[in-house]
Amino acid sequence: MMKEERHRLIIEKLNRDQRINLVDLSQVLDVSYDSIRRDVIELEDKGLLKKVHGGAVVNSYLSFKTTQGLGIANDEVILLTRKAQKLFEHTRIVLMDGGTTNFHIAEQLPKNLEITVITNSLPLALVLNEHPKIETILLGGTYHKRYQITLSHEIMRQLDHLKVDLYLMGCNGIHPEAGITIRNYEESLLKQKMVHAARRVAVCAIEEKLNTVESYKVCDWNRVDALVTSLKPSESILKPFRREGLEIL
Amino acid sequence: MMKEERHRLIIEKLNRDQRINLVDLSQVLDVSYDSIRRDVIELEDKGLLKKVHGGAVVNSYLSFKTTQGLGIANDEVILLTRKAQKLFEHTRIVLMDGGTTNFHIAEQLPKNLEITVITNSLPLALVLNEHPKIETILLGGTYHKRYQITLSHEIMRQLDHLKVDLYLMGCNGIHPEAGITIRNYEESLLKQKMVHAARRVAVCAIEEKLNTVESYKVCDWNRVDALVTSLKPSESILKPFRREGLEIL
DNA sequence: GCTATTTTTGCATTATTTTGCAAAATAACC
DNA sequence: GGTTATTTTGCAAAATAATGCAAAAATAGC
Repeated sequence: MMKEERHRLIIEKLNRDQRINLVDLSQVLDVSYDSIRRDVIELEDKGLLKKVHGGAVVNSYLSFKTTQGLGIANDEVILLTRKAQKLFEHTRIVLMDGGTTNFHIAEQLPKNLEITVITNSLPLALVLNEHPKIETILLGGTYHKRYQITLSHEIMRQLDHLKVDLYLMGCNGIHPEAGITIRNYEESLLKQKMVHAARRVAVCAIEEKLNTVESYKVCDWNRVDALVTSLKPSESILKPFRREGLEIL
Repeated sequence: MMKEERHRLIIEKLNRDQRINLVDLSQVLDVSYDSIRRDVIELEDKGLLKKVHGGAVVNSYLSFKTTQGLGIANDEVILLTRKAQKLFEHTRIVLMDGGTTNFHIAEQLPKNLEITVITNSLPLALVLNEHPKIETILLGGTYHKRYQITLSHEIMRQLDHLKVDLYLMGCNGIHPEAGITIRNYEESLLKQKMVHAARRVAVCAIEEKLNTVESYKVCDWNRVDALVTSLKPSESILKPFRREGLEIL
């Protein structure tokens, strides 16, 4: 039996049973325990399952409430959020603005993480209800119903006196030459302020945003420290983004 | 049975029953007491439950949302919200703070009403999504997970320079002599500022709050212009509240 | 077709994790 | 205070994981 065929069968069984056992699998598929184990390692690298002692479980085994608010996170977003967790190491105060990607990253944060999150996104603030140890600070201002964020000049001024460890920026357009762009003018100004207020800036984006350009520019790549996508950093589509000082996850 | 599978079952049972007993669990899942105990310790580390002597209970914040939410308006509240609509006549800018009563009043506002609502309540801001002509301004600050409102000194200062047509105050205690009282100190200060910032102040309360007193005082009746309840203004229970300058609806 | 190279596989060995048990310490209960 | 239940701790057995290695299989190049 070929490797790819096994992989397919493993994923199928996993989706049926929510979990698999390596010993059983090696008997059913009639290959050695080691082969199955290596299969599972490969599948985990692809983000298709989670390996545990004795077997493997589906990816979102212990993440329940993923369905509320801004819709269900698909496999791509799950993969991205998992990578994004690394950004929170050695970090105390994080600035996060709106967008579904940031929402899902916040949703998937470890329940016992002790940080302060500053945000202008209402859904994001609400989802952090589920994280008892995260202190949430909501930026005030005019509430934008469509994007469910607040915007105000007041905030822009307050950000002048703020310094945070990390800014997780949501955005619409990501382009090697054009930099980070967005659809709303007011928001672009706010994001510029947020970039200024942060020691590190990370952009998290799904694949479809790569190589797109929107109307209003936020900043160039020299202001960004990390780019997080669901792709492998070595993928050719990411090649144009590689440059000094930008970490690609 | 694998560890992760037990973890899932434990969480599932916990969400059903709100609490679990370690001895029962070890029998149901057919593993030793020690294993269950270690499972529960791990789950607590992840912040997914709270360990107590002999078992575990759901994490307080996690349970809050499911059990309490902001609920559905019952008949009494519907009656109250209908009366409260009258307050919005000849009014352009309204200050509304948290609480279920205010939430339901906002929810029931006419869809074509053109006003500006200033609030520190996240659920209230979100429910106004359904009112296209209402402009919402959200007050920023530290987000209080339990009450789902923001609190901050910054806001207190900003309120000094603000003048609104109407302040719809939510509260816990309503008493003819003790005045308006509330459970949280910080919130009481904020409410005092809001009273100052308003040309008119209205208190909306369900019957069970009448004649109760809480820890922190907001203001006396001389600062309040209208009291809205679900009762008829002529009801005897409302008699002690009648006074010069207070309209009872 | 044949050889060289790479990939895959199975096995043995050595770590690591998980599990259940029992004794001692601690907390709850009457 | 005494009793019971629960938690903690250390430990050893069992299960599983990781690693290195060599044989087998697949692939590519000629």
